[in-house]
Amino acid sequence: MGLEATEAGPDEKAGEIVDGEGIAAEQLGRFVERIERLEEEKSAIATNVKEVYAEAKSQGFDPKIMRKIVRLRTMDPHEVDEEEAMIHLYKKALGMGA
Amino acid sequence: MGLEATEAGPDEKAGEIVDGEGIAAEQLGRFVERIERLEEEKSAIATNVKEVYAEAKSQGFDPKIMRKIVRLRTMDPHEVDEEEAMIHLYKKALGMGA
Amino acid sequence: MGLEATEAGPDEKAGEIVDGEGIAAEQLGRFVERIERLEEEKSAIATNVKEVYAEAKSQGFDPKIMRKIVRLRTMDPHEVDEEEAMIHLYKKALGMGA
Amino acid sequence: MGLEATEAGPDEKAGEIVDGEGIAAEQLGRFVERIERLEEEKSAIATNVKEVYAEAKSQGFDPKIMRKIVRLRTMDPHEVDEEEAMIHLYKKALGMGA
DNA sequence: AAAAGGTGTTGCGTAC
DNA sequence: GTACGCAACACCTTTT
Repeated sequence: MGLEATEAGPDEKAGEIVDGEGIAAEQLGRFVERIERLEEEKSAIATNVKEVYAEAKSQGFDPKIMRKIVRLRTMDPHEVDEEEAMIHLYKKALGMGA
Repeated sequence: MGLEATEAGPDEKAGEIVDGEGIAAEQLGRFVERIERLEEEKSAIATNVKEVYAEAKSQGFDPKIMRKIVRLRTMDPHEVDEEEAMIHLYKKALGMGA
Repeated sequence: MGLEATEAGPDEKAGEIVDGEGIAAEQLGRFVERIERLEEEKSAIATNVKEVYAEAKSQGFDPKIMRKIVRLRTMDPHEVDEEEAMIHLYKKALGMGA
Repeated sequence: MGLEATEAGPDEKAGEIVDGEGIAAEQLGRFVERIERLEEEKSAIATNVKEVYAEAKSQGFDPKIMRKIVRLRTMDPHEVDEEEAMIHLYKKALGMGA
């Protein structure tokens, strides 16, 4: 189904919802509404996250560090260790952190 | 409050949670947990959004266009019109879209 | 100067470059051309960067680690140390990396 | 080739570039230097782009619109037209822009 | 394996 | 001078 680009049919001049595509239009509308509802929720939560960081900052914590911590905690500890080991190895090869 | 970099105090060798900073540590833990909870919710919703787009696509709709539509609908119509007018003006000045 | 939204003047029907705004149009064109030229160069260089990473990867190096290395090298070493210290501090407060 | 995680060999205490990996280390160094050189160029050009936008703005042009214009010009005009047609179609189906 | 779209982060310009 | 908001950048996942 879906919408296909067509030359405007005779129904258009009636100003009604495009006839033959009526079903598709309704379907599309439902999809868009579902998406918008979800996006609103997502946006609200994103706002909440920001507020928590702001509150933490006002208490003297560093949001930037906190973000790194949160990211670290979502990762597999083993992965983190391996990555750190690799970084140290590369740094040594480049004569960094002598 | 918050955490400040300090020279290791006498408590550290006990391996305990840093003493005088105990309160701050608890505070930090609560902030991080709140954030993680919110991020989980956000992630779940993002997954839902993707699913709706996927379902719409399976019905023949173009997700890329749908995303633009959703974006347009979130904007103030008046703003959109003004911006479009400006774009047309600039395009004309550049001889585009002749 | 610049372009202002105006009701279409009488010059428009001649299909010529908008009259009274001719100077602004030329100016705009020069700005846009300068930008496009620069963007092309930038894009070309970005491609080169990707190619170097790809070549390194084909030699057995890990591009992800390399990117972190490059970023580290651009930073002030002192800043890097401070940040790491803070991360360790926060991790300890949260009982991470036990 | 590349670097593999290894226990530090006896060469390390000589303070020299890790022995058996010497070739890989040199290779890595060359890759990193090439990347850094390219990144510097890219950064310089990005600065130039910003300057042009700033200059244009000081002449009364709207940088935001200019950015959209530049983006439009990089796209295939045919693609742009098709996309616009689709958007109009979807908008009509949703009763937008009546 | 390559490409594209989405997401998160960082840096810049602006307004207060 | 500081804090906010926006826009470019880089990363990553997913798709073709």
